[in-house]
Amino acid sequence: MVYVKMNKPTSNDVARLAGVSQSAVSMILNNKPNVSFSPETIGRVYTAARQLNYRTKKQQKVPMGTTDPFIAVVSPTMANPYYSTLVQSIENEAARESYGVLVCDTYHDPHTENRYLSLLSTSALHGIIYTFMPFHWEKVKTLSLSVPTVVVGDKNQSIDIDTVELNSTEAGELMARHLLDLGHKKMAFISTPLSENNLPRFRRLEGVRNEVRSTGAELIVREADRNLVSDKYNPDLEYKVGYEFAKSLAKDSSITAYIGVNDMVAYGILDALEERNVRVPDAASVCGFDNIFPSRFHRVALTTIDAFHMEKGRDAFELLHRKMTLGEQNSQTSIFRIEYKPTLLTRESTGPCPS
DNA sequence: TACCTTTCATTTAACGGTGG
DNA sequence: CCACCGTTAAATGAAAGGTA
Repeated sequence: MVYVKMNKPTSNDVARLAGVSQSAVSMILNNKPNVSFSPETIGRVYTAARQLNYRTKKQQKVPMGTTDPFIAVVSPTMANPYYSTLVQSIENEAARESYGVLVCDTYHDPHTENRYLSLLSTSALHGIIYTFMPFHWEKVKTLSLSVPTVVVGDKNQSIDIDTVELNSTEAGELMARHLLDLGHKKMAFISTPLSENNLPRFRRLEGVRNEVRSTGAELIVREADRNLVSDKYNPDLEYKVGYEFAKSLAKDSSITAYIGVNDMVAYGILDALEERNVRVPDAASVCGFDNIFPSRFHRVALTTIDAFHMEKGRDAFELLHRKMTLGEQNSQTSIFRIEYKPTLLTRESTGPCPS
């Protein structure tokens, strides 16, 4: 009679599966800064640990309440419905497959992001979805070797991670084309800080510029000061940026169209214009990006670019789920990209240029 | 239960291969 | 040669198991 004992996995089992020594496993899983290991090795160890359901001693001491696996979603802010809606759609999909979801809000702050990235290096975690382009790209890439990873972001060729993306340049072009077709000759683009770290904002402006350039139209760009954003916990920052800039720009009645870098900024613009007695869309048109859910409400009725929240969330989780269940066999070699074509949603906030 | 044994985990120090 | 990556070996701890 042969007994197949279902022994609890030991660090030795992990070591054998990962093809390294036992002490290496211990050092890697306990984040020892002592010796250095290549990201590939670290990845193999984490993957092996996850496959065997191995827990380090510290993890054994604080057992997780449930045996359900969970994933993390890293998001820059929950104040903007774009992200909260996206996170919810991911949660819905995850729940369908019995995955728990842990949401990490970075407040657009590199330090907060870094703290979370450090927390997330644990073999107990089954996957990570970023709803934006993280600051600490190198760290994210390293982490992606040990944990399945998907990024919901902007088109970026240099990335070698699975992505779900929307072409922001195209979105900007689409929006500008819409306004030009309506006969607008002078328009303003209002944005929160445009940095290399926030590609979508940059690309939206770029798209607008591309389209305006060949025509005789004039484009005024207003960008919030980066220092102004130091108050990172301010939830209505985007709204305020739109509000303040539009309030001063409204003195110039020759500006007949305003583009907010996203819907939240556009809301601020709408309020400022109303305060200045500039009627929308008769005297000026306003539009945004993302199509967050309040934008369809009757009193707002904002013309915007659809961001496909539900679809992106669904696809992001599906990609992740595929990697998680497939194991690592193919995950290293194949990179998936899902791209959505931006779609213009014309509502009541835009109209023909007044004569 | 009290005591001893075994097993596994963690940590440190020192060693060795390898590629620029 | 040196920096990097990983190993071996050994000591210490901590928990689990066995037994009277």
